[in-house]
Amino acid sequence: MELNDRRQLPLFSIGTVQKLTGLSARQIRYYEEHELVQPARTTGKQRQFSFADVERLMLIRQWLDEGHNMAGVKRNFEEMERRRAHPKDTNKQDLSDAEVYKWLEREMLGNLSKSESLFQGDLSRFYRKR
DNA sequence: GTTCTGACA
DNA sequence: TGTCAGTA
Repeated sequence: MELNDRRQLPLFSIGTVQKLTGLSARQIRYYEEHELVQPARTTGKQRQFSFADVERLMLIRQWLDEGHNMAGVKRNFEEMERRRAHPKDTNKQDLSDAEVYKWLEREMLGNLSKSESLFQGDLSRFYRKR
């Protein structure tokens, strides 16, 4: 199995995703309604998010923090899709990963205000803003 | 205890 | 978006 395939594996419950993204369960479900993420479901109808889903949610979190609204977030994803379809038009191979790394870098360099930092002390204890 | 859907402010 | 209800 390849790395990109593993990124699609349904692994996390909504509770875990809340901690990883800092988003509330209400928001996560809301974004799913808008088809920004499409987590798998267990036979009991419980959502199962993949790394790919978590990454998309992190992007949504970032764009929202930057002041974008739902419409803006959707446009950003559409733009990502357009670029993915036309590799010739850009030097960047995968904007998705680039955005994720940008977010992680900003987090690691401590450029987020204390109240919005994803981490609280150590990596085992995430907490959410909003 | 956790998650789900629907609904109200 | 938070929160409450009634379930699974």
